[in-house]
Amino acid sequence: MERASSAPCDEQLLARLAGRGITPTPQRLEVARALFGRCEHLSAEEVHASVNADGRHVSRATVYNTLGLFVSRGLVREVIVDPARVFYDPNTDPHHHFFDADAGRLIDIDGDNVAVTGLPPLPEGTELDGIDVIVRLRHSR
Amino acid sequence: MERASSAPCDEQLLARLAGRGITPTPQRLEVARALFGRCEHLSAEEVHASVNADGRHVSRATVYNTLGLFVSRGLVREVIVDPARVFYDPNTDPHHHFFDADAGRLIDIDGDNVAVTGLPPLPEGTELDGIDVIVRLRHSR
DNA sequence: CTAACTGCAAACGTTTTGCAACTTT
DNA sequence: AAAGTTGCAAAACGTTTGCAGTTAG
Repeated sequence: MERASSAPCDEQLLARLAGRGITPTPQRLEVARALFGRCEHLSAEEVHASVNADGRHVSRATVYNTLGLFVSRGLVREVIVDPARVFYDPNTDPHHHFFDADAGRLIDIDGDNVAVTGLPPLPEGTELDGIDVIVRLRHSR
Repeated sequence: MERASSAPCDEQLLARLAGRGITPTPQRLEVARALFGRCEHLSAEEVHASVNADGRHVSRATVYNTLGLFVSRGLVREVIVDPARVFYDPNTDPHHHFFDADAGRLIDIDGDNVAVTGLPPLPEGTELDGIDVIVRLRHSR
């Protein structure tokens, strides 16, 4: 089953890596496929499992290295909502998240309409790295 | 606003625990002292270290159990900004945080003036548990 | 040749768990 | 005795690291 949006072809992924100056390797393509090939937020362990599910194999260390590389190059975004796992979000547009802790589920909130107002000035010697808004949910009875 | 804020006496702590239906034990008082006796965000390990610094001893398991108990009773708040550690915040008023990842430092932002607007409706079957705004900082230049 | 990349396994730090001992009633 | 609490040590979990081997330029 191939749909351009949910399963980008390798050329698109290659272009994406190239655009960030990332040397493409088979392993990195696998990781990129796992992240961009579905519309989900994946934890590092889930990426590792996903990459190794279809008969191929990429080591844990390489998955973690690759995810770190992708984050440092702005290809994906790290979302920290649960101490037990970091999620990697292929959506790098400004946006926020619903987090359903009961289900361990993270849902994007489009950033266009969301505004945070009334923030105080930043502490001395620091600059803004980003604003995460996490709307924590619980299941209603 | 009464001022014994930086070193509340045991009676205040006892009242605080009682108010949440928490049976006071010497260990729980120690943990409460560590959290409310200073104006800092502490990680579980820091609480453990703090409690064990002044000659007394509370086991790791008890510290973790106690922190979990305090969170579940709303006595302190869990702030998750770093996968490597959960911070415990004695300030349970609505507020947000600056997070300086380089320094591992968390700073409260008073919630009174901060507003988040433009959020979409919550997903079916869920209700709001809270909104965390995390302003991530990096050191300039 | 050199630099970059990968994989394995061991190490790491935080948190959780199993279980026996101790308190409190 | 029953319920609740504690401490120790071990385990579990996600993540990082050391290093040898491989690949690419």
